[in-house]
Amino acid sequence: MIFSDKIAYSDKILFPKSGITKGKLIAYYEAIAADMLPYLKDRPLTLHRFPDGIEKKGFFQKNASDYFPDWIKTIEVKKQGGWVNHVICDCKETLIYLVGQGTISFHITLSRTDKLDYPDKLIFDLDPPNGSFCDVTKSAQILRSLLESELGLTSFPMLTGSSGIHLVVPLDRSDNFDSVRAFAKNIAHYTAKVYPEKFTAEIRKEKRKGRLFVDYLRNSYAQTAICPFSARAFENAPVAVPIGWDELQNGIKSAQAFTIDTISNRLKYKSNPWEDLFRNPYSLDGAISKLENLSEKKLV
DNA sequence: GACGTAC
DNA sequence: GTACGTCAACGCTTT
DNA sequence: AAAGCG
Ligand SMILES: [Mn+2]
Ligand SMILES: [Mn+2]
Repeated sequence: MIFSDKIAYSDKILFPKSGITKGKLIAYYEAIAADMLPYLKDRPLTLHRFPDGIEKKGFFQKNASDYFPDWIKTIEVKKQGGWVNHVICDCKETLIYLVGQGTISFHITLSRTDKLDYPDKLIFDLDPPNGSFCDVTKSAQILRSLLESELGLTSFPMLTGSSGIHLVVPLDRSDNFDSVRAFAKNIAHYTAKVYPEKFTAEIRKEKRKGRLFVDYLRNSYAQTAICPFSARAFENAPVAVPIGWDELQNGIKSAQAFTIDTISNRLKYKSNPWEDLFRNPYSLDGAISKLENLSEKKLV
């Protein structure tokens, strides 16, 4: 079934240097929809639109436009001093319609619509200072090991398609955003304390001094992270890809290792590395006290 | 990208 | 009819 | 209160 029959400007080039048109992007999302929709379907959506291509200024969009067709599902989400009417993308038709709007990237909340104050994911967003992906992989392994061995938390990595990596820890939705963020913040500062030349938790760029920023702030109400399999607004249209730890240690050399052209081949021979993501979701109770003990030991 | 308004 | 301007996020931290 | 940041 083709849903792209009413799309305006399918031949418009959105990625000038790689020559990718809106039609090509639609073909990608048509093909990836079945893999992507499970991550999109029950979360408020934020669009990153580039109707005039990636070389022109794009914009984020949270509110559904007035003119969006009425078959597109939306949800009212409370914000400071008001409400935001987010799209819920729960089917291929909606996904393709939004690409038709010039959407290149899809960003999702860390909580689901039925319990918005309680995230089902904790995300460590590792933002490298200047490319150097090798540093990111090593740092990701260090953080993984801290979470796994010291705190008993299994994490799942994703190439963001931009420059960094996300480490995702599944949660059982017993901790609210403020608790989860406080925990993530403590870990970020702990890594910066133990590896002062490698990690930083500094929000201000000028204070990072070439170190990897452990961004714990994604873990906040109504804040977002790139959706698995979303394309990104960079030449060649790289995509966000869940990966296995073995792959990260071995072959992968870039956060943009896969594009809308190469991802399909990978999916053919690689089973889902995130198969067990929600098999064992955590409450953070145990990990919080373990981290307190760990931090005390380090302080003495 | 869609829409309203000016010419 | 065409051209052009306008609009399309938000929460947390730091200063 | 405003700027920086993602
Ligand atoms: Mn990032
Ligand atoms: Mn335009």
